[in-house]
Amino acid sequence: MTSVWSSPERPAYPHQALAVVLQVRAGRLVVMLWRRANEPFAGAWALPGGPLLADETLGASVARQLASKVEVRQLSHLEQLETRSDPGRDPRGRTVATAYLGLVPSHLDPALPADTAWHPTDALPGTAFDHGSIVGSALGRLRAKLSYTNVGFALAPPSFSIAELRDIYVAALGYEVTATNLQRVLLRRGVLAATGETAPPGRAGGRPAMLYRFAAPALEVTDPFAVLKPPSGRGHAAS
Amino acid sequence: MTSVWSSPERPAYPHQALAVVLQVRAGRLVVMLWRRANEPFAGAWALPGGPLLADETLGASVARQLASKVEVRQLSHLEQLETRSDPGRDPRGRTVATAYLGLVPSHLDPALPADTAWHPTDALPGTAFDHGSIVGSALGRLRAKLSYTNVGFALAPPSFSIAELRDIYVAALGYEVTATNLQRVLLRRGVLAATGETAPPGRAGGRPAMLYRFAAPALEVTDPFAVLKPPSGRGHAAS
DNA sequence: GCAAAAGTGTTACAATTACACCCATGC
DNA sequence: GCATGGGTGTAATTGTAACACTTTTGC
Repeated sequence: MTSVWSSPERPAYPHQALAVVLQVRAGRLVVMLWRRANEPFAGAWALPGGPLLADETLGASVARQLASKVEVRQLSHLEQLETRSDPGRDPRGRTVATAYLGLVPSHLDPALPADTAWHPTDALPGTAFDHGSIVGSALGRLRAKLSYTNVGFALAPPSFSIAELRDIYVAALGYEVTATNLQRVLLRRGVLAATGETAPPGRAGGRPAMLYRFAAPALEVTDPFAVLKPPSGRGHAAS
Repeated sequence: MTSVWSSPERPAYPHQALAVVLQVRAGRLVVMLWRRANEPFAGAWALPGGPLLADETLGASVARQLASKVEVRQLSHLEQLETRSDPGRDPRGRTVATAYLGLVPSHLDPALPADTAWHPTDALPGTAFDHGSIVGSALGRLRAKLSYTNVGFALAPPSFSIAELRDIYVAALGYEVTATNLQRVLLRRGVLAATGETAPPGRAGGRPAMLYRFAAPALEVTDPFAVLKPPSGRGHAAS
């Protein structure tokens, strides 16, 4: 076989890179969507994204597409999610789309184009194509990883009190988490480190909160095996 | 925009579906590879796969490609892994490839074409393209899912003793697991169910083994939150 | 009876949740 | 001082690893 380029046996397809960019704002988990002006799905909200160009990887493509929405420097994490290939997913013709999950720390407020806005993930507007279900996949991925990795670093500001971090986790997970237990779990695993600084109390008083930061600036798996762990190599201590 | 088909702004690419088909045979985790006859990578071993056709999904494409290697009915599980898009991954020209993880139960021995064979995952031969690293991703995915889902069903025969299941887990995980603990964990979670049958002991004697089966025939998440579980809704019982 | 293999009982350990209590600050 | 918010101590619970022991068979 001399060429891999398009032929009846090897058709080619435009490929899109899509981004599900999530952030916690005002205690809610929100997703970045832009409003389509044209058909199909005119007026519906869609994920940012666009065509994969000839000499870029999908990761680079997503970053490039997002550059028109947010500064890429503001993205604290980007990972591949999944690839959608339903021939009917775009009524104009076949496209294949690979979705990425992007996270923005809660202290940033990127300027967005006029047609782009944040939407709460628990009350999505009408979405174009299969983008609503892609957002659902992204939420599942984020929630799972909050439990066994340190992804929280990507949603949190550089320095924070446990109460602030708790609010972020509650918004992202969608259920209550107590500050006490969150602190224990993350400190025990070495995911958090104290900065030595404290935050001044609010106008109602109260003890000043210690400030923490995430110990590692990139994704790590902190709880690799929930069960069926490798053997410890020693018996438990005899009495 | 009137067309999404190929244009300088919307280039199109041949898209491949690849399969990492894993099975436990003779106590080892093996992967199905075929030997390339032609350049590039002539003589190297590659993952089964081929072009995505015009009106099929990636999942259907993988199943179709695999049909020439194994009966698709023998695949007990198939899930999407990841998509590789490095422009240089194929020296002949750009292709995008989406890899799937496929599992075959250990009691089946599909007839394979002459150029296709099983290879132990802990001693891979020289592989073509980025296929070696894709196999690595697949192993990571399988090992993680053995811990928090019931994927084991896809590697095991319909009915088995705990000792047989233990051998499968050991081969797949790459470290020792005791039959006792495996049984406890899986029974507690309701992943296993007793069939009521027993297996006759070997020629050396021994107590007959009870036979079990997996309670659900499809993938389920059995341990969704290792930590940061949702609140129980009640305090612990007061004395 | 003895060896072999399977399964159960029990203990030890680890991690986490829940909750009471103490600490530090503003007013 | 007192309310408020933050943090620590501690008990209860759960789940799992480790290992001894019993059960059931072939020879």
